Amino acid sequence: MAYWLLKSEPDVFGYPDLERVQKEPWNGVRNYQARNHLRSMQEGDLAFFYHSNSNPSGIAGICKIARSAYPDNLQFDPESKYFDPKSTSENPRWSMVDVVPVRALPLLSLETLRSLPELSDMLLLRKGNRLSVMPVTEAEWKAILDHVDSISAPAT
DNA sequence: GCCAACGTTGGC
DNA sequence: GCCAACGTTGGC
Repeated sequence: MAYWLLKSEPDVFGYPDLERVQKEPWNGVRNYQARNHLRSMQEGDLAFFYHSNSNPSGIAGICKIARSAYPDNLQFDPESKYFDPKSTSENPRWSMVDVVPVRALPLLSLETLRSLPELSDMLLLRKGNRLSVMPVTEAEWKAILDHVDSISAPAT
């Protein structure tokens, strides 16, 4: 099983929205690197749900990949801003996965994440990173959840 | 709203 | 295949 991180702007679609709808097709990804990560996902993989362009930005929850990659419907919709006239149904250019909520987390801000030494090499925290879908290592995943445990149940 | 850091496009 | 111009992302 692999771990991932998905970015979304909470003004558009935040973690609470995922809890409300219970299942969401992760469409609209139009970057090849991000798409390739989507295509690498397997059902059952877990992902951090990251709020970008927010105040503060950070990890807001955990979601699960409920369906592995299949063609993104919006690429064929001329009315959509994600329409891609160069994509064909025989050879769809863009993919999406379905995600379902797992649990909300107390918002882990970028500042908090940067303060954890275990995350010093995390892709998300690297300068200039703009990827909206990226892998998370098992060590990073555990370090973040350990931190969540430490703030929700302080050591006695 | 600014702007740095990318990614994409298209002329050549 | 280079690279300038342009568009987008996302923190601040």
